[in-house]
Amino acid sequence: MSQEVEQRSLSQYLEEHNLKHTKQREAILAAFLEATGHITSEEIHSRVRVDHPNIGYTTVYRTMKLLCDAGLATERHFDGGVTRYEIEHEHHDHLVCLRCGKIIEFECAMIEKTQLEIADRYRFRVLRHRHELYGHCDACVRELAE
Amino acid sequence: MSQEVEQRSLSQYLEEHNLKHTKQREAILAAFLEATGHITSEEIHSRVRVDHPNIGYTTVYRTMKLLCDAGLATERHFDGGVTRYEIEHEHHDHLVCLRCGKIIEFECAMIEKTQLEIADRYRFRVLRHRHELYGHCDACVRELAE
DNA sequence: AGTGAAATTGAAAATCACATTCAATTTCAA
DNA sequence: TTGAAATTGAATGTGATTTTCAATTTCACT
Ligand SMILES: [Mn+2]
Ligand SMILES: [Mn+2]
Ligand SMILES: [Zn+2]
Ligand SMILES: [Zn+2]
Repeated sequence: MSQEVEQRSLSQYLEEHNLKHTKQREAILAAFLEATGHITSEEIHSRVRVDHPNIGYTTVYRTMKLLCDAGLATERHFDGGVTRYEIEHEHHDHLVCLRCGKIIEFECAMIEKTQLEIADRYRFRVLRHRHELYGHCDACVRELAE
Repeated sequence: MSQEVEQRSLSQYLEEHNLKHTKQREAILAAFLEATGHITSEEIHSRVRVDHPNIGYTTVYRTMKLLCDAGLATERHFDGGVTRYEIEHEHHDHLVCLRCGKIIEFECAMIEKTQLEIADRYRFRVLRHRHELYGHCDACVRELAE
């Protein structure tokens, strides 16, 4: 596998913060990295349970928070009330399919710039933002057309 | 007061849907309209309680949902896990102050258009969207500078 | 006005995702 | 090897909202 960089990154974070290196943390990081983007705690839990049947939800929640602190994961809150995690990478926003759950990432310098100009008008200092488009993805649009 | 239009609008909705006109619904609509924008269920509840001490949370929740269905109110979900309601009006997005809670509305045809072009590239059909900028408002920026 | 079926209300209990508690277990520096 | 400190996971708590259900209210029709 190619998770060596991330595993080392976790180890480093643990050492620097006087935290301990455990089987659980290693397993949860592995399960998280194996999945591709935007996964829930529940999904991580069921994946990690395959090889480690005793790991509880609590540990998954705690570890994902730790991975976020360590800069390996990012929390996302799309409509629906469930936290999702993605591998931390460059800023971007999302298209979310309301039918199949597919999530597409996009980035647009024009929009990023324009929104800051708008904020400036109100002398508002933007710290973060969320821009999400909800609807139907290509595949779902076709299926809905029968 | 100038809530006649809305009261009549509610009455019409109730009649058309075989629902009943009650003191509670009238009082909750009044309390909601008296407040200016982006109010929580709890705030509505405490306001309506001044004149109607027996109205429960449950009825506020149910009635606000009804007002949304009737096209008089809109539900908003900003970061923080509490639903807020605003008087239904033209589409717009928000600047949310993380310090004092102030909420500023904005609209930008350029962004609206650009985001649809992005969706088009993915053949994604946008049904709705949310675009929220979180940070510090003018007043808070000044206070934070001591 | 009176009736009664259907809608509404509100207190209490349930839900749902996540956080906290705490006793038992594990890690790791010395 | 040892033990202090960190971690774990089951159980329990939390906070916003929803559901349940018996009692009350509305309103169309006498
Ligand atoms: Mn993403
Ligand atoms: Mn608004
Ligand atoms: Zn889809
Ligand atoms: Zn502010």
